[in-house]
Amino acid sequence: MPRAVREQQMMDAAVRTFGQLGYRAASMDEIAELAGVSKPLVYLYLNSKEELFTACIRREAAALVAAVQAGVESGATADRQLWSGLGAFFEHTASNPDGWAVLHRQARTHGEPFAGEVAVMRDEIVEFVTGLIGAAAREAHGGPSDRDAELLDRDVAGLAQALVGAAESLAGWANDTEGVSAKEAAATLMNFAWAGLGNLMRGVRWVPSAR
Amino acid sequence: MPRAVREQQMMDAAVRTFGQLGYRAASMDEIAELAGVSKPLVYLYLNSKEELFTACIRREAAALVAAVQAGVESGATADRQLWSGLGAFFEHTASNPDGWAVLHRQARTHGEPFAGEVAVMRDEIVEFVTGLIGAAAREAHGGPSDRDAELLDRDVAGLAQALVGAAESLAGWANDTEGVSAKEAAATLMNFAWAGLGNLMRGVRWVPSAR
Amino acid sequence: MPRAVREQQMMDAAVRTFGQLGYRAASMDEIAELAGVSKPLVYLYLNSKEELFTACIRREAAALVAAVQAGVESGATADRQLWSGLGAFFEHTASNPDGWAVLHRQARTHGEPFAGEVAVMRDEIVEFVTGLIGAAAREAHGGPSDRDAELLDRDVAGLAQALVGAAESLAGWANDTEGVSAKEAAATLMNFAWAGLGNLMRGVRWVPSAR
Amino acid sequence: MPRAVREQQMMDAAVRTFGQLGYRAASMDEIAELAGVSKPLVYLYLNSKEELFTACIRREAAALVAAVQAGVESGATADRQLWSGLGAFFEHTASNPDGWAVLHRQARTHGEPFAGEVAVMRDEIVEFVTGLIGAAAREAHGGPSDRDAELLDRDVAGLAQALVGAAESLAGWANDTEGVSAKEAAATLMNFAWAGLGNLMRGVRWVPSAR
DNA sequence: AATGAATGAGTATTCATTCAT
DNA sequence: AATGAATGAATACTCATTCAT
Repeated sequence: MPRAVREQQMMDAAVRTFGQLGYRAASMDEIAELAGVSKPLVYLYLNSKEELFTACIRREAAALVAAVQAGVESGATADRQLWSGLGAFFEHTASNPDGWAVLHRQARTHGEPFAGEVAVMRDEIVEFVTGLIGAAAREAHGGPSDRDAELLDRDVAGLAQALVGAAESLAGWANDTEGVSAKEAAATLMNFAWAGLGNLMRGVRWVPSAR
Repeated sequence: MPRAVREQQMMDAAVRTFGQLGYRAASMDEIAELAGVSKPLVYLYLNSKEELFTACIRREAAALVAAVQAGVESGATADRQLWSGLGAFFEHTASNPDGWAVLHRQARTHGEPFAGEVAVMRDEIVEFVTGLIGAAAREAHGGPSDRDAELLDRDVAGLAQALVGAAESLAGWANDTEGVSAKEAAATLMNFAWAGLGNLMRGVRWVPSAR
Repeated sequence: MPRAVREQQMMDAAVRTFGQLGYRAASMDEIAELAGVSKPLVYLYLNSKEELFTACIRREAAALVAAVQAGVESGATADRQLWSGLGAFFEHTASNPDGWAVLHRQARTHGEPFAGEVAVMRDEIVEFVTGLIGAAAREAHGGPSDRDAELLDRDVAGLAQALVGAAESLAGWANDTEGVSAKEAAATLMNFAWAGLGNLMRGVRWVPSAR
Repeated sequence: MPRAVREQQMMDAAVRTFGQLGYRAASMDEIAELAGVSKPLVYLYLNSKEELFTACIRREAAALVAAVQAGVESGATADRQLWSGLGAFFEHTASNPDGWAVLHRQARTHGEPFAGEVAVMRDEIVEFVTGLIGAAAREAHGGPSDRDAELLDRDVAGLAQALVGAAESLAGWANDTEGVSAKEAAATLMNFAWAGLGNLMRGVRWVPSAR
């Protein structure tokens, strides 16, 4: 069997094992067995547990980015692009839960070689989302006339951050709650984001009322 | 040294170690050394690694809930209560990063005894937030005149879920990002929540436009 | 509580624990708890696990010897003495299984301090039984006319040895088999011994027939 | 070195260690060192201390049964079969004291996984002996004319049980006593068994005389 | 291209034992 | 007469990794 194929088999097994058990709890024995090969072969191809995990992170990160990018309706209005991107994100993570677990949970909970690896992709996505949000903002609500761009950027970054957290939370909730589909969850999120965005653009902010 | 004191020392050490290294990577040796006691004493008082971790989760969960409840300005308007609770949440997580890491990251990435432990606390908080949001909605925007209460309830539940998820995500972001204070994070989140809530009340929703 | 009483409580607990779990598997913690005292007190009174076990062996050995001696109908015919002694042995071991386990099983399966301790008692009993058997032999079958005394002594020793093994085996069998009382088992054994003894006395022996 | 060979080496070391020190006192470290391999290899091949012990019990039980069966002179008269089987038993236990210690002493003194394992083999042997004794009885002393068959059966069962127990006890005695050969032990036992059997057949029994 | 055989370095857990009071 | 607090030393078991083929 050609090397490339074997490598993918191994990484499939590794992603599944890492995703479900975590980096430390996953054992090379288990991964090799799940991949249907002997342990030395895993080492021959992927060198060490650390490199194997890193390779998994990279592959899953690339797959997630590709899925989101492929999902975005290019040429559509910015809000529609955001919507379709969010949908693609939900779909990919839902259909590839182990990969998502590796990226979102495992890689970030274990020391430095890995967290940085994910941060790269995260920055890529945040930048992409930030671009979309920025465009959507300008398109739907006009340019930031009375607000300086820097402040807006920080808010947009905060929004992106909040969006991911909210999305993950909603995904779990939608799964566990009768009668709430992933699509509805996405719509709720979109609503949330859109309204906040609108206010942001208009310079309307909530401020603590006097006591 | 009395048992109760020693136990707290041990749990301090454990929270720090678990929070930074994760459940599996943390070793009982390390925890005992950091606590300044011998390993057998840790076992004598806390029985096993699993129970120790569970005890940490419970202590940190209780501390977080207590901090948030203490932070809420009772008697104030609902939005102000939400705001003050959020602020307390961000402040507690910022000043207690290891405890927060145990709850948010480590407990949830490792198998079932632990994830459930956190879920209990999380549900408590979600319910609390749901109450606040519901009250805020009624208070600030009037009763649900043209929308049936059931639909509103579902939206409020979704919003609460999203809000908590977003807050969790922002807590990490605020900790890691230079120049973002807990207060600012709370304000950002409040803005989004409030705007989304307002739209919700008014029946304004974002819907995918025709292609 | 006076020392002597406490010591007996501790040894009761120890015999039970050692008898059921064995020397190594029994823990001082368990023994102390079962005795209802703190561990340091056990050490204060009985010094070490080894000494505690030795003390148990001695106490149980003395009790067994005393029970058998008390059971023997002094002044009766030798066969009747043997019979009553066997009965007392069966009764004592049956009603004190943990003590018997300590002597027969545990003490002999663990290294040298202990095996020797039991050997002392065993020799005492074997000698006692040997005396009885010898007397019975002479009484019932006449002196060893045509056989030299030394050879007889060896046979008697073998018989005593076999008797103990057979007795133990029969005790277990009688306990597990419906409708076989300990007394019947003892009678069977007595028969066995008596017949063999008779032949022995008469110089009748089984020899391998030519093929 | 092929696995099968290594496994036997390990079990040799284990039988020796378990036989001399007992299940609890024997350490896997010691066994591995005695076998000339590293500890992980022992675990790789034999999984756990418990399974290793069980494997030892089974191997030694099978070896003992095989030795006895091989020793029985098939086709000979029943008494001669019994004699030769007994001789083989004493020879095997004498030349393989650690294996015998594992079976007779260690396996039975430690909890339930092990005691049952030995009981199976023991029952097999008892049944075999019962068959022989029954045959011998009929052959040498004629059918049970004046005694009902059922009563005889119970007596034969008791005798077999006692015989095996006595043999077990004598095995230890012969090993420990200068100048007692396996053959002599077998002869002694045979004498008793034969005499007891003879009396049994003839309906002669020892009964406690009136006081 | 692939594996059976093997291990050094850990990890959680337990236990007999002591000290200060 | 009695105990709460504490530990050094061991023990079963695991895992990432390599070597010879």
